[in-house]
Amino acid sequence: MLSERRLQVLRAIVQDYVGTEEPVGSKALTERHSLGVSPATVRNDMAALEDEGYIAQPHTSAGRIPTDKGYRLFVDKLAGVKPMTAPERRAIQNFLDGAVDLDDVVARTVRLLAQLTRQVAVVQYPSLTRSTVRHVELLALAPARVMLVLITDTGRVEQRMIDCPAPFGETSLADLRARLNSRVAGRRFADVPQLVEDLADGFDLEDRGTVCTVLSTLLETLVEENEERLMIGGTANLTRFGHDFPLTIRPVLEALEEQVVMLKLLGETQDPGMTVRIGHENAHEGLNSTSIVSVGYGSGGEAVAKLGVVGPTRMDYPGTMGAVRAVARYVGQILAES
Amino acid sequence: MLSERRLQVLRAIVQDYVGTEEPVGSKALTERHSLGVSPATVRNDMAALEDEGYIAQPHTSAGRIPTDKGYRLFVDKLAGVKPMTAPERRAIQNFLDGAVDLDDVVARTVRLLAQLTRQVAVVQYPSLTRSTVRHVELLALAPARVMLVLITDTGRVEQRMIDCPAPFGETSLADLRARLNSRVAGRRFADVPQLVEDLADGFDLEDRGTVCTVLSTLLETLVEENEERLMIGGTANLTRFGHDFPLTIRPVLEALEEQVVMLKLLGETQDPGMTVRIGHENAHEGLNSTSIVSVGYGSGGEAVAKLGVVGPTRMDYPGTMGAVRAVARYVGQILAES
DNA sequence: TTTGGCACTCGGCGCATACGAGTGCCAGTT
DNA sequence: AACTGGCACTCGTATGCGCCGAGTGCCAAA
Repeated sequence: MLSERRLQVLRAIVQDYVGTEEPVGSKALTERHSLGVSPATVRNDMAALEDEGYIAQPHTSAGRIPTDKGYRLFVDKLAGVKPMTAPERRAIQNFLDGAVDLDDVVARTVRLLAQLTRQVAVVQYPSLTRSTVRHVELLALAPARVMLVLITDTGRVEQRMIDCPAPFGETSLADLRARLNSRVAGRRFADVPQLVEDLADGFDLEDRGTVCTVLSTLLETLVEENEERLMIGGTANLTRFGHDFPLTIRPVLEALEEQVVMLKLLGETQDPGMTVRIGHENAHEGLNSTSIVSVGYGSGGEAVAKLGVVGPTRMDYPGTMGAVRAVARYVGQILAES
Repeated sequence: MLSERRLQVLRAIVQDYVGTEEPVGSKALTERHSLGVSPATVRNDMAALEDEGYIAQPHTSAGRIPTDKGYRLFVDKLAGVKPMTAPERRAIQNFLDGAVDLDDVVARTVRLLAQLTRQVAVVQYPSLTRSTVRHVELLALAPARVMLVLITDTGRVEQRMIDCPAPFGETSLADLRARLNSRVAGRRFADVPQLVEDLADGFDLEDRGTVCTVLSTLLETLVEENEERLMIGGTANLTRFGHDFPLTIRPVLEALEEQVVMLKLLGETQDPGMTVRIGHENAHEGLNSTSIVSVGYGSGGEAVAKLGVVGPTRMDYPGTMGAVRAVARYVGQILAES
């Protein structure tokens, strides 16, 4: 177990390194933080911290920088979440309040997060399967062509074009629409498959083919992997990373463009609370020198999706966590209102 | 006027520079291209080309690189559009054919373009105002809350939530829906404002407020600046730019994130044909060292939106133009089918 | 356990030098 | 008049060297 002072030394190292982006030495530490001990003592502590794997030196005879393990300890034990100031909160609310629809909410959230944290922002659309059905609409666009529109209580709207196996009358369509809605409206999307299982039974033989097609399209739309969407922004902030660019930035951009990768990372933990994944804790190789701070958000008590930021492991964790948490709260409020 | 050989020299310089990314000298030129003259002669030609502003030297005693003006001449006079090979065409078609809805079409197009050209791809969603109304749907989600859904013949779906000034009965809603569709279905969105101008007149006084709200929301949705959307991908390709990175890449990423900027650039020319904007021809400062190749696409003869790529001025213009044109054609086909 | 002292390491910076690709010009050739 | 070979010159890049200083580890004393 590390002594109290050694933890303080680690905290000081993290703070300084995050601030200056340069390896921090024993002398500089004692000057900037009043630890009450001499550089020599700090050196001993640093040696111990290095033995334990919390810090490392990039080259012999350079200062120390925190390792992933060091950041982990810092986040878990040494740092809290820095709350937003009142003006910041007001700014967040004002900015989000102007949104006209869900796309707009998500787009604004991304911009906001990117600006607040000066990092790359990632916002997942409310998951269909974790939302509630507000309405299911069927529109006849042609005799044998129907559009299926799903509307969630979070304002998300998904549509699919369906080619029917046989022409489908307007009255049959109205019938199907009514029955469908009476079964699923107000229920959770996750339950829809069971709820509509035997729905086709009540229809004439000639319509049954079309009804089945509609239902299977509906179910396809709800398949977990297809229905997740996300928006990313603030990639220009990647250019603030280090000076060793191309090698660092390239894989990050590639990972960000692979929505599948990002969705998997966000979905790795069901815990709707704040999650911080540091460096190599991220399964994806390209993100080994980045940290991801994410949190669930939702209209009620329940999280319908996640949002977060991707930044260098050397980031201001308390500040970033504060911003992410605050934004998630306000987005939740906005969704509840709509 | 430049002699034929000097044009050939310019062409050779552009080709070599695009290939090697390094300033090209007189000796290397004569070796790689059989111009039939000695380096000394080429030097004279180069001096002339430099006087005319088509090429420049980054430093004294280095080779020449084309200027924006040089690329312009190359694109206009010296190079054609390189057609895609048959397998490439097949690959494009296969890849696009799998799309399930418009979002998917756009997303796939972006990926495809980025991959084909190894540059940043930009695809604009079909413009509402340049599309035709397929259907307008109104849904009562609550007594005084209506959702407006617009569906275009290109498969685009836009929705808006509307808070009504007064409760609005289901029959009134059906009435409004029917009248609205009978007026606008099959017509161009651009004409909708005139078509619905006096629609509120036929309604009871108590409903008229809501009808007006709905109509004004409808018109708002069609306002040019709000309705344009676009998708961007392949930003990881920016890392292949030069070695002078951070300074180059940063403003480009920033510009790309500002959808307004990109939309303005794409919209600058109404010409649905292929447009190439080279370096400083781009109004936006951050894109002064990039070229934008764009072209209109659409389901019929008419362009409903644009797509293109953003890359370094030092790009393979014939190949890029070929890819952009081919993709635009296939996207048009896909849209026409849906 | 802490502290001051001390020898040692090593990356970064500035400077001088060498190299070579490329140029411009000129005189001679076709 | 156009082209060519030769030649002196430029200048950016690469290389090697030495210095400086921040930082370390270790040790003996408090």
